[in-house]
Amino acid sequence: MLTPFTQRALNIIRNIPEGKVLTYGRAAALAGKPRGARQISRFLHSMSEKHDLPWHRIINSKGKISLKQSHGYELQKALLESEGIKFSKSDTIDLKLYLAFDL
DNA sequence: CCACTGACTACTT
DNA sequence: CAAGTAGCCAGTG
Repeated sequence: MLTPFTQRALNIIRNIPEGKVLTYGRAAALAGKPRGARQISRFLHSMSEKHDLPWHRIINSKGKISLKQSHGYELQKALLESEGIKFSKSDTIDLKLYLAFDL
């Protein structure tokens, strides 16, 4: 059984427009738990495939990918780039431009 | 129910 | 700016 928070978070993530991203913290906040960032990552980990979640659109508060180089980092980066998102020199995404639901 | 874990965040050095 | 620390909260055993 999932909490309402989890369900809202899932719904929000599923609604991220292409070419946009959301940080764990923002997604959690929109779902009603400003401190539930860690849960977001858990959901993606266990249900990304089943729920058709665009897990690659979720990044950390610094605008960077949290995965490790040999653990999906490059895959996520490639997926984001294919949606039109540009990375800076340090593989950083400009949240001002790409953060969803933040305007 | 208690303990542990984690794709986090904010604060402090 | 990088590294360390504490707080957070739901899922899992």
